[in-house]
Amino acid sequence: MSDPTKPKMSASKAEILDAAAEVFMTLGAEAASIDDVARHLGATKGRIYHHFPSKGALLAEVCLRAADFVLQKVPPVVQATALPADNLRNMILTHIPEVLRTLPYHKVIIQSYVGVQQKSTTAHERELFAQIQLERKAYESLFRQVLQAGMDDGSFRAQDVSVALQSLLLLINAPVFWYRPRDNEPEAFVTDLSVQLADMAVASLQ
Amino acid sequence: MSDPTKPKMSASKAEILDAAAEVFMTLGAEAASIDDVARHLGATKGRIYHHFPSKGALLAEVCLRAADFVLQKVPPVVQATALPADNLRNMILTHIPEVLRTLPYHKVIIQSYVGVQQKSTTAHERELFAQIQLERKAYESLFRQVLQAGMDDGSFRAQDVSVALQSLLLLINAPVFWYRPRDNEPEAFVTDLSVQLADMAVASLQ
DNA sequence: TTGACAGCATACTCAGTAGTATGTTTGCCT
DNA sequence: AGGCAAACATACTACTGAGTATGCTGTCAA
Repeated sequence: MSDPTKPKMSASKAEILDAAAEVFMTLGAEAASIDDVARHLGATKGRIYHHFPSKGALLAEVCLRAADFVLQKVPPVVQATALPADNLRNMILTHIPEVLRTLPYHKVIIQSYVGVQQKSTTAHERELFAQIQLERKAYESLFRQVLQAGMDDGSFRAQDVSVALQSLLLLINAPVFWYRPRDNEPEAFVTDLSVQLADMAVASLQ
Repeated sequence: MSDPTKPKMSASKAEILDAAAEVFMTLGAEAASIDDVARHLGATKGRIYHHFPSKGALLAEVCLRAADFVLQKVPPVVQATALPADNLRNMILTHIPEVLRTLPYHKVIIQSYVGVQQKSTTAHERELFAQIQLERKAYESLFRQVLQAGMDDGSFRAQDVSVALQSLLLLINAPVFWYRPRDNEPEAFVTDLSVQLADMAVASLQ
């Protein structure tokens, strides 16, 4: 999918992205300042601007990484010979734990989901956001194909595919909105949660 | 529910709230400035600060109005004698058109849903946000009761109520994320959409 | 040893923004 | 008429925050 987009990111850059994701999640991407991120790193602005040309680019790379996380895990579990409902279940059972494992990143990308359009973007930032759009479309079409296959063979009820797709995608991302890791959390909590949501999702389509 | 909170808002104040909702929706609540809102009104800051003590209070009142819209329409359609599934269907069929009718307001309140916590809030702002929290809880418990009733009489499958509730609420608000009013939109589009989502929601619980 | 460059920190600039202080107009009551 | 608020506009202030210019330090190759 993206061979040239994996130029083995440096550890320092990854550390910055982790901090940015957490700070952007907590304060909001627009409200948070570069100094906030630097302070959370125990560093200063200089470190961040050495690796990223602008705040918009930093935000974009956080979102890009969020998309990459699920794109590396979910597509492999799809099997051409399997039943659509089974494929969908496996996709969801993979998607949700991976999303909750990298929660800050997805809380940030969901903020942009609301439709907030950047103000003054450079050409480089627009390029990054275009790539995010591409990866998001690729991920959506993965679910769209399974949905369509299920409607074709009658295992899913016939309905507007786009509406069903958007609703499904939001349903499986619902935990991003309310989930908060607890220290005394049962071992199998995330697994149980994933199963419950997979059940709901499949049932909503039948 | 809130008799003292309806001191018949002036038309000018409502106009400011409408403009603020649109600008906050487009640019993001934090990134948008008071001057942006004023410019969209064809006015200046003075007008806004005459009606609202601060930007945070303006944002809070936008969110409060968003909650009020659905709280005035949905609760009346609930009937104690009706079947839970029928009650839920009617609630969704009322919720979605009302939300899409007042879309900018709900796009703003969803931004705060992502968990963005305000930085420095005055006592007055905290009071407003507390009231929003109350109305949101009241609205949620409306759905929770219907959910619980359905599980009690066996018409809904037994499962974790909180998870099901949060998922349901996000499902019926899904159009807020992607809906965009079209000029050549079919007459019954919103109605059809509401029916489809109501079907999905009820099916996901059975 | 010495350059030379990556990887930061420090110390600025400057545009934008929340908030205030103070005019100015318009209706309205008497 | 006249006065008196409400409902704004104008013109500030003070400050935050993105971006830059430059300085410092280790490392590594020649």
